[in-house]
Amino acid sequence: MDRLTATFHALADPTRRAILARLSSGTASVTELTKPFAMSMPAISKHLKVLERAQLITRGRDAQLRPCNLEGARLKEASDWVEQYRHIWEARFDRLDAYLKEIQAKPAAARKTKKRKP
Amino acid sequence: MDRLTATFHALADPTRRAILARLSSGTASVTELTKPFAMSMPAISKHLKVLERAQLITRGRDAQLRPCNLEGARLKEASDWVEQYRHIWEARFDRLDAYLKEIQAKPAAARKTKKRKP
DNA sequence: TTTGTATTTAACCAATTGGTTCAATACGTT
DNA sequence: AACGTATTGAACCAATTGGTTAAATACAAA
Repeated sequence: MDRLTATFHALADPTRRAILARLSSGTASVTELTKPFAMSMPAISKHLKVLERAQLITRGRDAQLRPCNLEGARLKEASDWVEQYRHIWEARFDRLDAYLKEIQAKPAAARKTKKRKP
Repeated sequence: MDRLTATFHALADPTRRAILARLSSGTASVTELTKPFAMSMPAISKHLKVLERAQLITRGRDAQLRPCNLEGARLKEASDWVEQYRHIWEARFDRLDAYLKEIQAKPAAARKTKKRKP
């Protein structure tokens, strides 16, 4: 599985996104991460493994605890990929903008030339 | 499935991402979209259904053709979500920047106060 | 009306997912 | 050494995924 696929796959789950949200305010143990969810600890452990495989988090050691940390690199890659398409979601406004400029600049008669098959 | 989950799930596949890339340069039929892939048309049709359910594409009608169009709205949502974490992938440089400023501003002796348990 | 082209649906398959429970491991404390 | 806490692993399950092939549908052209 390539990196972008692994990243998007890891992000395609609300539990995992909530875990990342929690980690954005600092390190947390598996137990801490489990608390907000109506879910067993092994279930969270599996989600963490997915996030770790995708390199969205790293894990340390502190006695029995396995503290999790958010990593930015893969999020940046995802951001860069999506940004490629920025012109797509801005195009709508570009076209609207162009239209507004057009009706402001030209008199009504001039605009009639736009009709199809005149 | 919530919208962000549907979006990221749809993006978590290289074939579907390639389809979006193709559509970013304009409308295409299912047959056109199938050509670049070593994959049957029904397989592509399924991918398109996933993309359509996620509202990443819309589809029209032109005789027997079902032309596909890229839609920006959900990509923007994904972008907005990821941008929340921008400070995470920029933090590394922030800290490096802070460190560089520090060693530039302070003499070596002053920095020694940073030692643990002095 | 037949034929050809574009696309979807149906039925199937192996692999993966997201959850469970119970057992095993790892470590600190008593 | 025994106990308690934190975490992972193993075995299991139902649902979903990503692909296949073959059949059905929709429309245009002859």
